[in-house]
Amino acid sequence: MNAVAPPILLAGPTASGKSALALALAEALGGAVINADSQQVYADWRVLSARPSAAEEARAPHRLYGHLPLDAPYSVGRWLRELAPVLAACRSDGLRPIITGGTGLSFRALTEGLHDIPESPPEIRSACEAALAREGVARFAETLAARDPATAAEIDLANPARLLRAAEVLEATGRGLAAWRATRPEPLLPRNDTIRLALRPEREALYARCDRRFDTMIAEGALEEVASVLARGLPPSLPGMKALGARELTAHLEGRTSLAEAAEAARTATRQYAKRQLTWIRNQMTDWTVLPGPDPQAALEVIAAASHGPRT
RNA sequence: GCCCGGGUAGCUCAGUUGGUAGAGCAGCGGAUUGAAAAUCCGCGUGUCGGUGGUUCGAAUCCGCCCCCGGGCA
Repeated sequence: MNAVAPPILLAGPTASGKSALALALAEALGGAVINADSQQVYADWRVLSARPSAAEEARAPHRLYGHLPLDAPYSVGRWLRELAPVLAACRSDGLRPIITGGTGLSFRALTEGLHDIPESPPEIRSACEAALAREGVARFAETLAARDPATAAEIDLANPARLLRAAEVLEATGRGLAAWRATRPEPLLPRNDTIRLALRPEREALYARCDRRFDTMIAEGALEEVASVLARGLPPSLPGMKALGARELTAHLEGRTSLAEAAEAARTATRQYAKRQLTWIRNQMTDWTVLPGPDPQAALEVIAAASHGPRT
């Protein structure tokens, strides 16, 4: 029997060259490059999210890139729901999925499953945000712990993002997050049905690439891109407004900093993000095959070996 | 040349009446299951410009020297 070639998951920090590698793999293997990045889904961020160019997209099928307006709500859950039909289509079209991105959480949710919690209405989220802003983290956490001790015991009570999520789920569904998480979810793509590659470049070289990457973005019109987004007057709390450099370039466009200061701050933010990604890869992706660099030949060898031998 | 002001962590700066120093940022380590390019937690990394003196004890007081601003000539 001819087993279906397993989908390839390609993770790596920002500016590690993973997009180019994914494209090379897609060309070599007859695959489709599928986005697993939270910012590259937005149409408005071509430069700032370093999305593949039209020329690159012409070389192999690309999915889930730049297909959403900036004010679209987005989340790991939405990504998985979008991904399911994409994977099904790849299967029927004989395209090998090459899922690439820098978001560790997305890959974890993909291979470990995500609980089927209904989306919370935006009113509930904003009400929770208002309550948190009003009460402060400590009191908000106390309130949550009183209403939902099981969840409070599981989450980081000093982390406002976690508190908001817990409160929002409780409010919207009447069940605590811990209760929702009690059952084991079915993964869309079980880990053992995939080939998992993680780029883990050397730190100094990666930081240098981060710095260069931002300078290239400026040269390619990042400032103009941010200016046209600003003109739309979107709330900065939208997930799509979190692209690295957006806040810093906004500060410059609003006259609060020089361009040089904004660029330096954006480069720093990019390096800090790359560092967090390296931390995730190092400590969370322990069963992934580590690649030191985006060399297609080396990656293809790993894939060939994994595709034939027993998969673990 | 003279008069001010300054020289303390990688950077910007605190430092009480003398008891060998601490914040923010940067950096490093970690967490991470629907905002994740988000969010949070932990860690101080130092010839206190140099040198001589006073003192039990000097970043702190005194002398001299060096460096950086500003002003006057």
